[in-house]
Amino acid sequence: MRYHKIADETIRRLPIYLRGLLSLSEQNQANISSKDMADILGVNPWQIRKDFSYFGVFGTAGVGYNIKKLIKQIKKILKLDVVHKAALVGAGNLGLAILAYPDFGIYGFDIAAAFDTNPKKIGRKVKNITIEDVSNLSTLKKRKINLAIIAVSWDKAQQTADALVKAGIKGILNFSPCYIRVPKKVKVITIDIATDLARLPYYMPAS
Amino acid sequence: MRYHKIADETIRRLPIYLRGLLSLSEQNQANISSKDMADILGVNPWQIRKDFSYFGVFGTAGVGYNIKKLIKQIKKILKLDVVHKAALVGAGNLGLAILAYPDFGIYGFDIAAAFDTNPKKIGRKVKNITIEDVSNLSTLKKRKINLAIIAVSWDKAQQTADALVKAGIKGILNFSPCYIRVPKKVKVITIDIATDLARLPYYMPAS
DNA sequence: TCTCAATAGAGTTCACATTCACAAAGTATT
DNA sequence: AATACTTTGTGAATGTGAACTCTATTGAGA
Repeated sequence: MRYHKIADETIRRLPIYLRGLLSLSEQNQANISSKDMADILGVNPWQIRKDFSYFGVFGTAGVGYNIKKLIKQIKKILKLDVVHKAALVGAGNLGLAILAYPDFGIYGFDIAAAFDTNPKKIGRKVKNITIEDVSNLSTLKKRKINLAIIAVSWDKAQQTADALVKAGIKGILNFSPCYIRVPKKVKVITIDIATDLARLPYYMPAS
Repeated sequence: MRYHKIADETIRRLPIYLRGLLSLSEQNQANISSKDMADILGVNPWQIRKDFSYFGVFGTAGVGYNIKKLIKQIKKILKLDVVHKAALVGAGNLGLAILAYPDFGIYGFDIAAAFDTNPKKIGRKVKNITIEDVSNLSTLKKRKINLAIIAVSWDKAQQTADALVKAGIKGILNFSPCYIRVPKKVKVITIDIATDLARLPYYMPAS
């Protein structure tokens, strides 16, 4: 019996809506209709309305939705109304690219620490972050960091995750191409770039 | 009335299965049961069997599935039984990380060209690939490249896609955080790292 | 004030996906 | 050969999400 639970697929779409809304807000637009928003984001208007109806946002017929109000509402649901500090583990090619990625900020994320095992990298400073030895992971709890990004090679992913869980991390974004075992209370989202690419040929017309 | 079409969700899982199977194959294992495979990949055994049943792979009761046969079958369905040449557009942080990413090869992808607009980067050689000016995109058709990875900033993503479509590209893996308009015959898969991270706090227990 | 166009929100139906349960088919053991 | 065990394949039940329709509400303009 679920009471106020929002569908997972809706939750998956909310950050996309949020990104579009933030962009419109910067352009000082006040309202938007589900139809216009659908055009911008490439989805269906009724999908948007249905998603919003889950959490009782009321738009105005004939006008649309108030953008500022909507942003506030979505942020609250996604728990993005507070700043989340995140730790990056693995400062290789991918790790450094993530560190330089500009878009985490708009959702209220702050990558506050970075770790690696390579002595040559430890101590280096990238974007105001000093790369630390992974043995320092245990300090995360004290530093109020409860979110981590794993960008290490697949053979070290599980042990990294174990260390993170021990350090009190509650959510992991995993870029390693493997399944990671964690306690139920910890949420893992895995992004496997290669598997997404591997789906493409199936959908491509025969050349 | 669909005859042999495989469910999209199944297609999404096939590359994951394939990765696990390739790994097992390297260890010279001959057979595997759906249960053991489920343990490794973190999914349900009946899900695996159901997925396989769609394309009529027959395992052996009491033994499991023949790994080599299964690999061949999955590769064929995903059209990964031939090498696909891919082009990378955008040699920034993310682009270079993708270029260095080792796992595309196992699925039979070959990143055969890289492009950028920055004169300082053009001509540089990375991993045997010489970075070219984007004006060269039009040569892709001649070079038999029909697959591209977009890793440019969001404000140049649409124009990049337009150029790629004009150059005969049939499939695009898009890392830019925006919706891209393309003709129906072209397939786009978008990976938006930040939106995935943005889902995490919702699922994390209150600290 | 009345009418009309635009648009939200709720309800319905349909399509797809997951889960489950079990018979059938194979292997191993005694 | 008989029995116990393992594992597949699949039909049915259940759950979930998408697509579409319809009605009510609002704003604007005659």
